[in-house]
Amino acid sequence: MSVSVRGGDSRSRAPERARAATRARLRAGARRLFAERGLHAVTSHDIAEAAGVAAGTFYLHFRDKHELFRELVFEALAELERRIDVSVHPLIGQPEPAARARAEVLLGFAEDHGELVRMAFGRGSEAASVGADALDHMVARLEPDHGAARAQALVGMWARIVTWWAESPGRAPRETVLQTMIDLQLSGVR
Amino acid sequence: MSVSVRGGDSRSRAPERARAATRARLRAGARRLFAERGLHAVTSHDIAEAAGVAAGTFYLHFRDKHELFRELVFEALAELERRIDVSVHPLIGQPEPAARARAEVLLGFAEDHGELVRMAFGRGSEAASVGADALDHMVARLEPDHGAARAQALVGMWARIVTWWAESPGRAPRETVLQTMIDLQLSGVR
Amino acid sequence: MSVSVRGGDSRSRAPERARAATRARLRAGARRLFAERGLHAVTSHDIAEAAGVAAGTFYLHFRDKHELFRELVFEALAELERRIDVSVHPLIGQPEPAARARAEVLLGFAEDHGELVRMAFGRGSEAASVGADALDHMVARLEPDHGAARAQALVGMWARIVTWWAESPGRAPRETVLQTMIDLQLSGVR
Amino acid sequence: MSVSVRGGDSRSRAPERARAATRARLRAGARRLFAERGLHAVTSHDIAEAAGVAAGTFYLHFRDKHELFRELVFEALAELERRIDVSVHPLIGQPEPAARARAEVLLGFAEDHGELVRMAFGRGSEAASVGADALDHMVARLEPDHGAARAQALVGMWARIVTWWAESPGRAPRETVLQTMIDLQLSGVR
DNA sequence: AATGAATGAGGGTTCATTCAT
DNA sequence: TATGAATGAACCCTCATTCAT
Repeated sequence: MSVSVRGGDSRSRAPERARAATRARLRAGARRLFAERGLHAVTSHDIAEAAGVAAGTFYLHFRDKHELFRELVFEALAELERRIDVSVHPLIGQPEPAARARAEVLLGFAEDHGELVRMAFGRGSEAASVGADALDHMVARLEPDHGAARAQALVGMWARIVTWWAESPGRAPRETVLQTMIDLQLSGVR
Repeated sequence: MSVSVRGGDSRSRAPERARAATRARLRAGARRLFAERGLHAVTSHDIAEAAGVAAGTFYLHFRDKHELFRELVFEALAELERRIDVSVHPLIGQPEPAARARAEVLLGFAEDHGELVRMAFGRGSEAASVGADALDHMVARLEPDHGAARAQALVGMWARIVTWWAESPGRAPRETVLQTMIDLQLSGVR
Repeated sequence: MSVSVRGGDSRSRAPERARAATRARLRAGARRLFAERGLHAVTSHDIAEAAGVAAGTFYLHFRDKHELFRELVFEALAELERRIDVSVHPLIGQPEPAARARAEVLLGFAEDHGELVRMAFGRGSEAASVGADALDHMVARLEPDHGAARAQALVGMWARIVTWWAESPGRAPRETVLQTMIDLQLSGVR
Repeated sequence: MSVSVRGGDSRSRAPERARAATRARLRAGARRLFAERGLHAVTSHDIAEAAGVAAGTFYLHFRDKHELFRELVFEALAELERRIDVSVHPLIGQPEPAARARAEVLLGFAEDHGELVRMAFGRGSEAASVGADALDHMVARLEPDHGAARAQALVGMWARIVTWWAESPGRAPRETVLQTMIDLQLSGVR
């Protein structure tokens, strides 16, 4: 009949929560460092230090630097796709509103997650292989509707413009950027 | 077979020529290796070995790996710009022919220098910082005519489509790719 | 299903029994792993995992990996000596039956405890220091009767042949092996 | 017609000789350290330090610690076999002289190369896998003449007695040790 | 100009061990 | 008693770079 002083299964939940917190700190530190310096210039020690844990702790949570990087990039991509599903898909059949919605989502994403965008696609990212996987993923989603060549072109354009915007929003009027994206997306479709 | 003639200025020219030959072999080896494996996965020893010289010799010709990489990338860019100057500039004032000419130059360049394109922009390139410098350079040339946003978008599109084409030409009909590039370039201009 | 009865001394015995069970599981897991991979290639985590307990639990039962290893080896040795006391000692004064009995015990031990034999003396054991302690122990028991040199020789021969037999019994007819051991043991004694 | 001031190909021979000297120093240092502490307790840094070179230099000469260890052990074995070929083989057909000659070679080898013997087979060697390969090699040479079981037994006996002798020659009269080895080798052969 | 042995900092990774819960 | 997250020392190994020849 032994009733624990603490409630329920708190004994097992506490370390679980501590683990999650450590993991979160590692992710946060990594995100900042990757965005600042690029994958190659950040060591697992740096990340551990940024998270305030010992070097070895890193490896209790991630196999290696690349796994963490990949995880962060693909999570960002997943969120981007969620936003597109929500905002763009309902507008199928209305090219102009859809194009505008898509441009809005992309720009908004860059504004909300500049750090992640710079991390994955920015200069010095040296992460081309992961960033490229992410872009390939986007291309694959567009190919059925646009064909291979056009899908490649659109994704290239978006990646570049979104990165540019994430690096220094305000270098051009927001509306101009939006309109550029919309024009390009609609071109050749009419 | 090299018999020292001792006539004219050959005394000074011979080593000079030998030096240039060594340098050329280093460049050729580096180009091949960078394209195959990316900047990060190639060591200065690898390049020296590919060129058939000793490890230390590399440093008699280049400050380091990055300098050589940068040199190769910017040379390629210079040639690309030369081709554009020759083929596109004379068509100023005729948007459609100019757009087609530009698309032709870009695709032709990818076909002639696939190795360099893959090296600078391909997946796993890890050379984003140099590749990005090269693209920034292209953006700067376009900005006066197209505005910042559109220049970014066009360059992103070209970089992506040209890399894709260099990696596997023939994945789509050449004419389709060309037409896609032309449409996007002309969009919003009318 | 464990309902605390609170009768007799069960209050103190229950945890005691649980502790012993955990310890036994750790020993069993270690024995298997050591035999498979050798001391060096097995971590304390591996052993804990094989026993189905947490990593830290290992250290509540053993000071470290080496202590556990040593314990297992010397226990095996103790059993071997028990068997020899039972089967060989009564035959003192009858060299041939004694030699045969000893060979039988050694071979039988290898058959019954192949795992332990491989663990202590097998290839890749890396445990020479513990295995050697065990063998030194056997040498010490033989020295009074056989002299140092002969004791060393006999123990070396036994260790090697027993390990070989444990690794693949049946590579030679059992009777041949027995006879070889007997001949060698009796040689020079007549 | 350029005649080098130094003779012949001295320019190419000098570094070659330096390399060989470094390699020799690494081998010598490793031999001493392995004999003292065993494979596992010696690091590549230790060996480099003992040889008076930088840590990385070790890897210019050996793939890793195990390769060096194996190289040293098998070289010793090769020399031992050379000695046996010279001293024992000519006596085929004369069991007693051959047995004595073999015992002499084994003991003499232990005396001349105590360091190597301790390294390969001594306590704490942790090198069972390499030492065992070496012993397997000896077993294979004996099997045709002696059968598997007897070959195993003889090799086990030799390894143990030779190691014991290498560790402390003089613990028993040399002649006693020799005679013990001879008796055991001849037993059952008559 | 070329060689190539050597350097040594520094990154990745493991794992025995501790300790708060 | 048991847990398991965390520690951090220590190892292995690579590679850009130097320098005596």
